[in-house]
Amino acid sequence: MKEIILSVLAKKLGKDPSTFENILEVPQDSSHGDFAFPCFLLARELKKNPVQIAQDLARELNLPKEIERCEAKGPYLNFFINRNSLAEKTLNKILKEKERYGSSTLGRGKTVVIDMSSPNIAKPFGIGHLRSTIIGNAIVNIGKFQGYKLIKINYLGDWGTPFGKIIAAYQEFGDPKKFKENAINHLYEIYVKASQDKSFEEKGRQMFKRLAQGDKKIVAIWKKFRKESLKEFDKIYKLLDVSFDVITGESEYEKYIPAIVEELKEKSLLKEDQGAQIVDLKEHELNVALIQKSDGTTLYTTRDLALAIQRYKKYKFTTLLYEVGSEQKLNFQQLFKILELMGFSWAKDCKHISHGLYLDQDGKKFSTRKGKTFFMEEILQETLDLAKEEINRRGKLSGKELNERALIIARAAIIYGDLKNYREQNAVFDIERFLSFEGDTGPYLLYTYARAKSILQKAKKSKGNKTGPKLTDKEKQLVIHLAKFPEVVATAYSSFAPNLIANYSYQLAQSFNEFYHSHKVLGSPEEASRLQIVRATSQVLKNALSLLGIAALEKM
RNA sequence: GCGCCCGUAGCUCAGCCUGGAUUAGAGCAUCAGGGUCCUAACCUGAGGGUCGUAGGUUCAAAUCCUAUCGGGCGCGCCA
Repeated sequence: MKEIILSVLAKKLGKDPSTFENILEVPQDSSHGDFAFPCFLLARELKKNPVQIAQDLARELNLPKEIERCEAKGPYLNFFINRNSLAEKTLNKILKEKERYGSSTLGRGKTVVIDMSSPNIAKPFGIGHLRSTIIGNAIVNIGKFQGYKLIKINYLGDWGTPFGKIIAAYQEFGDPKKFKENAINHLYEIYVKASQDKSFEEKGRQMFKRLAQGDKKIVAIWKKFRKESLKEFDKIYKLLDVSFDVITGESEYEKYIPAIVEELKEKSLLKEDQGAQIVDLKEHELNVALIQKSDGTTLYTTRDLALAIQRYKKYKFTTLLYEVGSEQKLNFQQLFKILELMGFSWAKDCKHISHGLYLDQDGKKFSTRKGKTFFMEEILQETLDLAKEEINRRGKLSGKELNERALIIARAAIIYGDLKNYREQNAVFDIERFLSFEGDTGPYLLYTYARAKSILQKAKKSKGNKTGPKLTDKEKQLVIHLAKFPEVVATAYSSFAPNLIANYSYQLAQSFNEFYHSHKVLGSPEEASRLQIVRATSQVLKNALSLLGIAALEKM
């Protein structure tokens, strides 16, 4: 639609259609038309009054059949599109393309590797990792829909001094019985305890050194911690319905470290400073990056270097994404800069997709070290129970069906609750909001979908393919919204902003619910055309939800 | 101290990249309505905002620029 108007304008004014692409806008008030063209820029160019220009254009433009009319209103030229033509075109496209509606082949032949979720073993699955998991998963879905090949990697934090500390603490006040009951909770408990005792700083370093040197006994304990942690994480991934192509960890890149250190030395990037090896990035305004500690053990940056290089070797990616919290921004800038200094041309294809933090009610960061954190598993479980309660308040359901439906509802609440926010924004973690099923929430979207499906179910054989004689305002609004979906998907991927799809879905659902309340579908004279609208809306809503990682429910 | 991010209704947030038309949008909360009718996890209406503050650019600023105040995060042996 937009293209048509652009080309009409371009033809008349003797310019390229793209000239006006960012100028043409959609008025907030639909009485001002479906598209509006402000004439201010032309005013300067033509040295004429914008009001006059709008009037002239309104008179002189040759309109194709898709445009019903255009009229000048002040300095604006307002276009009213032919509703029937719009509906026909959009609805046919949706019903033809079905679950592919909104997709594209933009990314064909391109491989994108994404590092996401990445929880630390032996620690509770924190809220930051939840964000990384949910946002990363949505970006993957959207990317695939755009034709990219996506590889999801869960890179566990399973190496480094903190784990030395936890092992040391476990040896001192660990309780095998408690460990067996709930490994992560127990390890977390002793970790917090150890963190309050300064002597564990040194003990942890010593212990990590032994681990790194391959001390059999210590390695066995570490392996046990890792295995139990993964088991716990799997529960959460299952709840969220997220899976990975590769699950690996920092420990697996340890073996590449000596070569990296050597390479940095060869390229004269390494400097000794206070007994440690660093890369000085001050001239790039990125401070300095620590590569090797004075005790000879290495740090995350070193392992990240090895990791990136190995990944490029293996996947020859077009883009490498890291979905990690914003507090690590500097680290990634340093990482990418060092890769660039090492001469890797693909360094420019690495990107940190940062997300803001969830803060507590006082606006402070949650810290596992200070024992201040939420246990995601508990919160997810609570959401699940609440979903069951809500279902049973409306009608009896039990067994497998209840569990499955509750799971999808809880998942929708959690995923949508996160994705509706702008990624980079810090947000106050509000448990009430997480557990809410009404208003601007995931369950609202599911409910809308179920309602639409219910109509379609009852309509059965109504096969009419005609669009009605004339769309009402609400119908037109809905159809215009449906037509926008492909553009929203494209922008959501190019700016890695799943919230655009979340916001779109919500607006679509709202628009549909307004339509639902004011238009009778079944049994009305316009039944055939309205059914088409319902069918198309449910399809687009389903597509949008699936991009977010939310399954649609036929019944609710 | 330096760097990055953020300040929009009582609360939680969209909108800002790519500046536009009189009434700056949602949700929650508050108040008032809606079921003999396709699922009321819904819909309709009301109250509530100097878009942190001050300048600047522009015909036009929540949106761009600068300053300032407030909050968050980061800044070598943690990840």
